[in-house]
Amino acid sequence: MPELPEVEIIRQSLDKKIRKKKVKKVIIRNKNLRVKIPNDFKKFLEKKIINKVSRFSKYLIIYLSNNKFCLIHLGMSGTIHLIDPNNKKDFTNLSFYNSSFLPKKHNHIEIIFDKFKIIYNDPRRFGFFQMIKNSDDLKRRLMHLGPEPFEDKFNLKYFFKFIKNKERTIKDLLIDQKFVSGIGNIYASEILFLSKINPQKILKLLSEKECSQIIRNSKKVLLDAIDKGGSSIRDFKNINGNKGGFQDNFNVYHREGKSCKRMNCGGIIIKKVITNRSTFFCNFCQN
DNA sequence: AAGAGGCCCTGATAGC
DNA sequence: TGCTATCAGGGCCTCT
Repeated sequence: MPELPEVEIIRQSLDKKIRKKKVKKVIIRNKNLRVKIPNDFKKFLEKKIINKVSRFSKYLIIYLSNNKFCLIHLGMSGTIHLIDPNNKKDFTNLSFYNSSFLPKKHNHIEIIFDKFKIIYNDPRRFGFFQMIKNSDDLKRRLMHLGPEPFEDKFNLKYFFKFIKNKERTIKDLLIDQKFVSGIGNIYASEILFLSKINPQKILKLLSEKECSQIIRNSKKVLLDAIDKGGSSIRDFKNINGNKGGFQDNFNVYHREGKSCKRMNCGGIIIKKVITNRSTFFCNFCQN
């Protein structure tokens, strides 16, 4: 499910809910995730107070009161559910569902607080929960990731270093987390549409102007998506109050065969597999 | 050494 | 209706 905007939406609501709260109990229902949940994970979290819920790229970082961290990645299908019998009003975004909508299968972890609990569900098991023992380890763990699009470091000079003499396509580079982190398959297509660049364009052929466009639109698309509460493609049917999904704003993603939304363009949206991922673009204004 | 491709896993949907 | 094939928002590993 989640690219940077979706993870940020989850972070915001999770932080609001569990900050300064004490973990009462942890139940491991199924330890098989991308990284197997270690035996001492229960002990790692129990009795600790959550200082805050932070995020880098698509990773959630839970700061614990003992200066350790819990690093969470949702993979493709990880979701976090709030079960709070006393407060139905909290079920207002992507990550939180009324308890009656909680899937019966694939619950992996339950984290129980005093008055509510959260459940991690992940059918495809590409997500993970990891214990990080100090900030140096955290830094090391995330070291391989490039800057987020919002950072000053993500500028023209940085961009040029990655495209010089390179034969890869721009689409492939945009979803490469070592280059820039947080952009996934949906937003890569959307960013290139706004930039009027064909996703198959070879890196070494990109002009300075085109690179600037991509830098600017990377920020724009992700910020707009956060503003709209993220995107949910395969819309989970029974989410309360999940309006304003960014999926309604998609210009190209999942719009194969439809007409281009750009004023007076007249082009048709094409779907093409680029390095094993579906990519969408206009056959007219993105050439 | 860059870049393509496969693999981890389950479920929803498309197509016959 | 019921089967099978394909595809899914991520990331990592291997092979050439």
